Amino acid sequence: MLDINFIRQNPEEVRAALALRRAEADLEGVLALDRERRELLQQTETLKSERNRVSKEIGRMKAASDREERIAEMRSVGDRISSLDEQVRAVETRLRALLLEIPNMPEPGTPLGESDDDNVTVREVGARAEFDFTPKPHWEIGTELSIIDFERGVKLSGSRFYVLNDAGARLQRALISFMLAQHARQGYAERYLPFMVKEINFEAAGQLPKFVDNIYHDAEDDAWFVTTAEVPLTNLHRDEILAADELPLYYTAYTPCFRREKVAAGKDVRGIKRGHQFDKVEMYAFTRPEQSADALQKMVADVEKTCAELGLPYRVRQLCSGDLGFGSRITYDIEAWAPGCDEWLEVSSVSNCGDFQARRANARFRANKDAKPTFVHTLNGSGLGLPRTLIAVLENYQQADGSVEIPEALRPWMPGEEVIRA
RNA sequence: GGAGGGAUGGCCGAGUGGACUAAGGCGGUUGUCUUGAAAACAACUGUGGGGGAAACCUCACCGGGGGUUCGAAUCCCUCUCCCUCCGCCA
Repeated sequence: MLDINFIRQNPEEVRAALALRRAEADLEGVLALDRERRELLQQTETLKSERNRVSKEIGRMKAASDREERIAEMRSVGDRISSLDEQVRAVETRLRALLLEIPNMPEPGTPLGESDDDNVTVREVGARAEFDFTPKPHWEIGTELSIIDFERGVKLSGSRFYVLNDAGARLQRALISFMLAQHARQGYAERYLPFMVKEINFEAAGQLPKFVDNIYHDAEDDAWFVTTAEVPLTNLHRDEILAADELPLYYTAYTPCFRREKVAAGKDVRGIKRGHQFDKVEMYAFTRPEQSADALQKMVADVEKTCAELGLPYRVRQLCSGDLGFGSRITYDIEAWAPGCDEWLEVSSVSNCGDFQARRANARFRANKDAKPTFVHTLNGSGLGLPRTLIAVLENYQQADGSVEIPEALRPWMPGEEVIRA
């Protein structure tokens, strides 16, 4: 959420930012409601002040006739207050609803563009492996090695579900353990989180109201399945005031993620690239405003380290204005090369949300003992999304005989195994 | 799912309709005293909104929401969470 004071003082800047994102939002409505709200507040508060004053006098009065007269007066004042308060409430509800629909302001210097085609490659690292055979896509590798079972996944849960068998399941679990251990060394505190959270958490993280169609939930119990660990992590410090010296706070968490993924039928259906359920290790940071730029660089570097240790060729791309996520000011995608599918796979997306999520979540810190609370900055990044990392490993480490070598970095987590064979 | 008991400031805890401007204590900050510290004493002490150049004025907040009343921490309704017990359960 943007600061209403900022919008009021810089409407043109906000309008320009919306245009960059090609986003629609009712800025005029926001400004009008803001004006209306403040006018109503002044009226109702003047009346309340009077009522408070007179009510105290009434308590001290002895003459019954005076009392009755005053009480009658205040009764009518009370009626006007009720009516004004109702108007204030209605205006605030509408104002908040509009504010929740306004995306974050892109950071100055964000490359202009409309879609992911306009994202800018910052660097490409690691040589793409040379194969003296035609590398196979992971769905063939997985099926031939019997480590991915698509048919039974569909039988259990429908399209876009699969079962991992034996070394496939162990490989995924090894990746999770490897990443969590790696992030622990990098200074992230591990959290095991609820996978179902209340609706308010999604609003605070900026996923609602915009993505309501993509979230599985049980309205009866106000239980919403996490689409990413970013949602509960954002809310870890909701409605808290942190001390300056405990920032920056770095967290990591493994969670499954559940998404409706209402993409066009036929898109990304092959293999395990885009499912309704997938695993992810997430990285997250709460920082002071002046720390967030450095934290973003650290998190990107940490993700790159993970790719490098896994021996995956990757590239880092900065998202253009039109591709930037709703709550993000600046985002770097890390894409791993998948020789079988012959494409770059987005395995991580690292974003600095500034105070956008923090304002929604009311997560603040105090610069010093006497300072007023200030919103923190929040950053999030996938410490690698699992299915895609699994794809990259399978496709990069495949051998001519159809087997898959297990990356050195994962061997401590798969003791006794070096190669996956049929 | 059922019965009962709770939720008050950073923390503990009093408060059952009008001086609550929330007692008292702890903690914290500043000051006095002291070579310094401790102790003692004194003052101060939260969050958000509106107005204002500022000083300052004002409104709201006693778990959340709604209501009764001239006036609510206090009365009513409702929800959430915690505790005790019963039932059910992978």
